[in-house]
Amino acid sequence: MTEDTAKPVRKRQARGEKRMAELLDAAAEVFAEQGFAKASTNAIAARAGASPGTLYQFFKNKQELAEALMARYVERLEAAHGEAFAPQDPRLPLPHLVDRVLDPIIAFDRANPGFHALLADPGVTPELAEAKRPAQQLMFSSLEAIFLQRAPGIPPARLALTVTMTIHLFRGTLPLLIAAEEKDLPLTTMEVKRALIAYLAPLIG
Amino acid sequence: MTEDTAKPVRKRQARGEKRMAELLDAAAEVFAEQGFAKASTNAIAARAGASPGTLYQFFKNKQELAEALMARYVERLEAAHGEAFAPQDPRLPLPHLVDRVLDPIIAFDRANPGFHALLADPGVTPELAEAKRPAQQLMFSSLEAIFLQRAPGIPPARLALTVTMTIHLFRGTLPLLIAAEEKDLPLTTMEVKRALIAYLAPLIG
DNA sequence: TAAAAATACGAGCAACGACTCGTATTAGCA
DNA sequence: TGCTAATACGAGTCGTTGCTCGTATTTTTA
Repeated sequence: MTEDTAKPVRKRQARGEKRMAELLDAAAEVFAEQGFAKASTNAIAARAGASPGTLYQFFKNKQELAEALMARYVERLEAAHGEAFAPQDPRLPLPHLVDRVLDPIIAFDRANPGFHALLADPGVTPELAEAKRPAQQLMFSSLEAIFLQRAPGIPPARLALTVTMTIHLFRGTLPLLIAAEEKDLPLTTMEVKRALIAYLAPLIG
Repeated sequence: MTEDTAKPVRKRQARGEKRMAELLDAAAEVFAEQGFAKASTNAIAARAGASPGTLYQFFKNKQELAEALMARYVERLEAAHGEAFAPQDPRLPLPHLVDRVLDPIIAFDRANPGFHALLADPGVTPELAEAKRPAQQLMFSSLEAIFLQRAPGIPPARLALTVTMTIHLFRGTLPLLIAAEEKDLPLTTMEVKRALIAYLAPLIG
């Protein structure tokens, strides 16, 4: 009854790690440009300077490639937000709080257009939807903690609704933030913050 | 120098109009379920109870099918909003204005999930992007007119930014509004309106 | 009623894309 | 230095899909 099919335990070499990173970079680019469905794995491999066979040496299929990419984004997101989402002084004025949380997120999304492309892509299989969950979970619970800290008496349902709405409001403006020229960014950013502050002020102002 | 390649001038029969409508209905369903890229024209034809050949009798290719669907949505949108976007009494309280404009839009988007699916689809060719323009233009100019009426002295750049931001904020919440159960809809709707009112009050309150 | 035009069918083609597999090269390790 | 495993290649397979075309049926028109 021993499980022989357990795990082949491949030892990855440094070369392999590097190739994987190159393939993920290429995938991020092509997904951002064409969307998940239209992006071809052959094109991704070519963009990474690799052959199709090499791609499939590291990723079982196209889904897993996207999942791995998403997982890498989540890691980076956690690193980038670690401080921003850390416990704040509850008396920090709302505008300052919004600055502190939003600025790193905006910077991240502008630096990683593939992230939003993958997150927003609707033509996505259940498996990839699953892969997106950690990213969404991360944002949700981080916001939840901050809101709860500033409005301890808030009913759970109201809290959840507020968090969800905040995330969706922000996500709606993301295409603007991503597409903005560098020179227009401050104005656009300010306007997004204004909207969120106006919405949140009654609850956690 | 006569243009012989002008137009074949096919006379469409009532039967043909009906078939086109059926094909567009089917396309709306399949696009909504699978997204533009993954939806196969054969599947759309089959869903409409027609053969591939019949589909291509009425639509030159997949793009044109999507464009025709989008055009039909724009017509319906204009019909549905005609009154909502018509000139309002400038002294109408902002919450009432928001009710009047948003309620038909929300109803429309819930009744036509294919519309948002197509509008939000990122894996879309330039031609389809072109087809989306009238819909976006319609919303933009309608909102612009209303805002201008209520805040006549507003600078053009500020007006444009406000309109764009309003549209994107709302669009971000659309997935929530579309996915909401009937019983949750009033609460979600109220929250969306609260957000927009809070954002707009300083300018056109 | 007969010719013409519009509608309908569906087998099948050509292109493309995800993925495989036999083989060659490189790196770790005894 | 030899052995094993990891990495690399890319031509090729197989399924899918957008679309065509020869043909058959229904409707309009003269």
